Amino acid sequence: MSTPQLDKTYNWSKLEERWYQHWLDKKYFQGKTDSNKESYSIVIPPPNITGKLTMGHVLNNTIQDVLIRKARMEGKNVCWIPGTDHASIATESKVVKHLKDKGIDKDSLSREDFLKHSWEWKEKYGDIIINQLKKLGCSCDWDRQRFTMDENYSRSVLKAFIELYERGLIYKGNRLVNWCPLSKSAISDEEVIHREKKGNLWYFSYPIKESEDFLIVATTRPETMLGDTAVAVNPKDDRYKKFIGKTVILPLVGREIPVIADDFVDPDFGTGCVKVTPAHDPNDFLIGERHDLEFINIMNKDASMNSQVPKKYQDLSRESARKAVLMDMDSDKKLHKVEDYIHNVGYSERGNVPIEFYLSEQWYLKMEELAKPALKAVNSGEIKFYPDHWKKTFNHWIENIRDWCISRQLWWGHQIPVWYHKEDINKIHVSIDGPKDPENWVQDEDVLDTWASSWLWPFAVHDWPDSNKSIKSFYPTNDLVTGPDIIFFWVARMIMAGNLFMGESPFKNVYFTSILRDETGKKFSKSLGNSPDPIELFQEYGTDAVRFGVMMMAPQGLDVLFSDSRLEIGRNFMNKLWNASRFVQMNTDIDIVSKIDLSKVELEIPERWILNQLNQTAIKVNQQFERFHFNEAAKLLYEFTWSDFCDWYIEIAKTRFYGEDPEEASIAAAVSIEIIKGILRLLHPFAPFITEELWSYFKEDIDKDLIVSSWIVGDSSQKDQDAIEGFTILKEIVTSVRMIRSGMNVPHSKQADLIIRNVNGEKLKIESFDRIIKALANISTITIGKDLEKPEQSATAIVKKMELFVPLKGLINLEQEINRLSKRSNDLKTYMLGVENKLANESFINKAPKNVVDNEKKKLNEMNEEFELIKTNLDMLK
RNA sequence: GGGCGAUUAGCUCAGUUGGUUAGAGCGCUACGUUGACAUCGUAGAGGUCAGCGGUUCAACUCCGUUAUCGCCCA
Repeated sequence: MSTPQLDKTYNWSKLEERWYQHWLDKKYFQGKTDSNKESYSIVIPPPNITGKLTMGHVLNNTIQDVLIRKARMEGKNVCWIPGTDHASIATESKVVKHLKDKGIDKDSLSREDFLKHSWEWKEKYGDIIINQLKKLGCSCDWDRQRFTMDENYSRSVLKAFIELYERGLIYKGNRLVNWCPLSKSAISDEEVIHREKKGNLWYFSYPIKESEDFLIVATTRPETMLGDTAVAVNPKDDRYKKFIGKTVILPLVGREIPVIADDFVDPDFGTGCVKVTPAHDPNDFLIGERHDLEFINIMNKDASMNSQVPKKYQDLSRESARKAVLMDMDSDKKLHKVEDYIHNVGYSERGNVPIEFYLSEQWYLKMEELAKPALKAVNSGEIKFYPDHWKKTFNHWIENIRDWCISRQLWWGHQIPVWYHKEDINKIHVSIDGPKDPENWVQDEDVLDTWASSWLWPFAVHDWPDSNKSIKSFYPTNDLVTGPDIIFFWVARMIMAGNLFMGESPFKNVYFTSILRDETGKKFSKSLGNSPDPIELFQEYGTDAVRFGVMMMAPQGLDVLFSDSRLEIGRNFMNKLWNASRFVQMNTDIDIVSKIDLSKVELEIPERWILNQLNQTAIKVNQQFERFHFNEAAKLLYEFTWSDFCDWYIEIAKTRFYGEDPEEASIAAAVSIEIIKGILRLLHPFAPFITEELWSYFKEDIDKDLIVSSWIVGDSSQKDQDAIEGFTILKEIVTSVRMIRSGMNVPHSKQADLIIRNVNGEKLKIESFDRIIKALANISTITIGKDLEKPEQSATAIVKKMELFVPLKGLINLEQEINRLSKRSNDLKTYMLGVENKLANESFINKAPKNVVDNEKKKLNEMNEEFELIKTNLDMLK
């Protein structure tokens, strides 16, 4: 044990960096590939290189670090693999903006030059979040840090593409995609966010050719009328039957388009007559295919109007085009009416602008076959979700799975490894390294969706498809900790990739974290600016306090309303732990205490009790870890440390430290140290820095650093019932006297006497508590006996058949005493009535388990005894 | 429209397979600097566990339903 005294207050800023560096120097974070110990591994959900640490990251990564540190202390061969994600769209738009600020236009750059700038940007900013994770204390194996565009990782991504292509699972299709006009790229269904928006329903009249008749169509997107190629009605709709097969002259454009009949049309929506724009609406696209309509794409990549529309609308943005179309329709008297209308508009998640449905040629991955093993893995219990209910969401998505559009019209990312022959357009080449005669080929311009690389993360971090020790040691991983918002994007797809490429699911347990919101319930987001900066919070409260506070307030499966003030719980707790340790250290003579072997000493009840509580706490903490209830585990440690240890045991230890018996004092110090070391062990995963620091003061020379010392599992065969019962009596006596003192306004400075009547078999026990009761309840003399008289003017309390009297000459308030005893007596009467009714019920006696019935009887007995004693005392007062 | 989740003290929330006299932190009230901690201590007030119905000997806990709020999917 080190000799220096602990500082008076806990000063985290000095310790955190020092210990982190120490752990790094000792290489404690490294996973070993030549170990014969059981492996435990986690892969980090790789944050975007554009990212900065948010409270969400703090929650997520603290949980992972807790799991990892616990597993390390359990003696497992631990590996937490960190890394970052190239985040195609997010990064590319950041770089584009960055260049624009410098006066460089992306379009003026070649692909190579743009990528050069992007890599520079990545080198400069890409590791910000990684360094922040180190501040948080994450014990990742940093030597294994990966980036999804590392050379080896990229080979894995391309290899996967080629394998899928060769298995016939990848195809190229000309379809409507979700198009982000801002990034000018396709995006997947999952990247579209639907928002309810107030809009309008405009009614247009379309004239029938060579007739005075017209049809009224309703639309929410007037500008798309420029691309209409039909008008459709329901074949059963009598109102319109006569128009089927006629021709309509499309206003403003003059195109002649047919009136067709299709079951899809809902006669009750709008006028029951709809315009059909096959190149810009998914439903219309299907109608177009069924009726062999013309597909006219009227937009450029940025959603402005292209040359397919009349000249006056060309190059207008979709918003301007809408205004122009409406104005012209109105002046043509073809704008029939306008209604308010609330509808769902799809927004691009990254670009935050309304998406377009856009006809283009994209690469797709067939999902149906891939989905089956994933569905099985989750529903057979091979993979468990925490909380379990996410399984339903998962199942629903996977049972309705659609093919995945994996190409993106971007430069930053993995360029699709497909080459087209310059001469023969039907010849294509697919390989990692490209054709041997590159001059005759052109590579596909597009890159892969980011998720098409990160879905390989659990094995691509080990340079798959290389077979190496690393992959054998750490695949599959054990647990995955991530947010439920990426259950489809990432979790489901990783399960598919794992089963497909590795023949084995990538993890066993998936823990879905809470979503953090601010005090008003709003989700933390960059755009709202309501997310606090964790680094500032670390400085203000201490990193351990933030970690502990966050873990304490994050229940399983629920959203969390976060506020800084809630971190005070963590800060105060760390301070409490620090000071309790400091106090014990102050009262420890290490030369004497270190010679004590607690297993060979006969301990008294308080010592036995606190040791028993530690064991029970350890058992319960482990149980909560089993269930992934981190908040419960944290709460158990908080309560044990604060209530059991500080409020009770340390107060008792003071009577030992300041008593006459030096051996007793040494034993109390030895027990206190034993308890503190237990707390430090169990708390280390939550609060690594302060626990390692305190450990360094209390550890013996043979002890290792806390981070690699042994975890406490608890021994469920050990339960010191006698100590629990004895201590309960002590606690109740002390509490009862305090209650009397407080109720009667006895000044703190004034000591009282205590008379205990009818002690029965507890006499010896209570005598052994003599000094403790005196100290904790501020009592000067205690008299114990069977036939003692109740002193004049004394207050009464009942503890287990025993009558406690506190003489209060001059201080007793008779009325208050009567009120106090009456209240208790009334409460007891109510409780007893409930129990009596239960016991009078024959079916309860017959059907309830025996121990439940016995327990009720026992309860009634005890309450009855207390009730009688209170009644006697009450009668004497009246 | 379909699905999921929530509703427990003034506030924020805990509450393992149904059996407790329903808990914590903050806030509030009273007292307190008693040889670590005021980032503290002692005591106290405060709840028909959203409503209704059902299952059961027994429901905060299980089932149904209604209401309110939130999320996901279409």
